[in-house]
Amino acid sequence: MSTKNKILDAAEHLFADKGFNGTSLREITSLADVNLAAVNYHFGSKKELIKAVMSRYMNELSPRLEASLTVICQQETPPSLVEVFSAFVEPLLSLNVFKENGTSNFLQLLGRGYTDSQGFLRWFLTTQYPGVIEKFVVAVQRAYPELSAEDIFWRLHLTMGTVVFTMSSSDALMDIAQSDFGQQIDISDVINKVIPFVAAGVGAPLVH
Amino acid sequence: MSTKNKILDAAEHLFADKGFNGTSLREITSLADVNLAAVNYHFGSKKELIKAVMSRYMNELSPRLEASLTVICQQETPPSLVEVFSAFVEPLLSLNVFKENGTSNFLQLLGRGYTDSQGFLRWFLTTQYPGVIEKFVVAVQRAYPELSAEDIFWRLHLTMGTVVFTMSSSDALMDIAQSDFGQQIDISDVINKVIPFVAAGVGAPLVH
DNA sequence: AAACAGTTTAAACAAGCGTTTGAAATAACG
DNA sequence: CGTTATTTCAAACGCTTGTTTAAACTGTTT
Repeated sequence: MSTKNKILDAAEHLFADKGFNGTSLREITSLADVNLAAVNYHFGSKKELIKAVMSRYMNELSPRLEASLTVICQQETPPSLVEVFSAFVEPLLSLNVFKENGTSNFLQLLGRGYTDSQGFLRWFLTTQYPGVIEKFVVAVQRAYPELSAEDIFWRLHLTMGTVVFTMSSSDALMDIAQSDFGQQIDISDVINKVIPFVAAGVGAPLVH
Repeated sequence: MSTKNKILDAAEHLFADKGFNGTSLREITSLADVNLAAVNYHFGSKKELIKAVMSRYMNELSPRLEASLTVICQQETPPSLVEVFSAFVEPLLSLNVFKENGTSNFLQLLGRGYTDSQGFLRWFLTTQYPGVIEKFVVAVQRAYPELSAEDIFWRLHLTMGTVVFTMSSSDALMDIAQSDFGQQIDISDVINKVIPFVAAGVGAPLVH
């Protein structure tokens, strides 16, 4: 395997586990078994490495996500909110084929990116992959037309918060669930617990 | 004002803004206008300072929260989930009297604690303030008896995620809402947007 | 074989971190 | 007043961080 990919794999694993700020280049290059200077040689800087790790997943995910949401939007009858959110499941789980633990890693990275370096990921997603967000908003609008643009804005951010936060601590949660309730949980179980929650949250009655 | 309190105030502000790992003691003591060594003299270490910042709020909040939840639990008729979550509002907003921007700062700190140093805040809350969590679980159980212990576990963590994540980026969200929708939003508005969302999420129908 | 671009390497760099030190300044008390 | 404690201060400590350097090595091209 190429040095570049060894670095990407090691960085992905460590970033997901300990956050961007919490992971040093020395840890990454040590795990990847390459020289310390390799990161700056191949990627230029740590920040560029972070972007590269995220891009590798987003380039895989975003066309699948757009396609899945397009199907939802083109249905004759408006979708339910559960259907809208369920449109994410198959593309997300496909990351497990693309790479071992891909789904879990990507979602954890998403959470790290949101909280670690303030605003960076929001910028990254909205500027680099606007199509996904656009299509998602349209789908939600079809499912719940009474929601104003402002309400959608807030509830989508609440959804983002729920998903991203849960996923960034999903390993710990799965461990607790395992020891307290003796149930073997995997990432797709977690997804299936999140969907009814956020669907109900977005679909909550409006108060005036 | 005492050196100790100057440090606590500065640390609180910076921690909320940039996280625990992202804030250096030099930034704190510089903003507080005290000597660098003062932190280690008065608190022993950075970790102890973090605990002190959190404790100052928790000691103010937790008795009010327990009292408010006790009222909810002792009602004749079981509460609705919205009522349960609304029990948090008054105690949380009371932090604004106790300290300027207290509510917002505390909730942001909560978010930081959850994501910054993995598991630390969970330990902090469950060991130092178990009463609040216990009473909260009982209240939810009364409101939605069909929920199993496992379901409650998951949905409370989803709730925690929603709240904590939203609050840790609430400043950015309020800015966007302001510029995109021209509405002046404050922290209590945010709270009132979160409550219906999480109440509906926790109350989502069970799938088998 | 010689020259070349691409890559890897060990070593050093400057800057920042949390923490410690020992002396100076201040406060408290007999 | 003089003598303890307590608190402040500048300076340094040892360590880690991201990044850079220049030499060594690799494989390909002339």
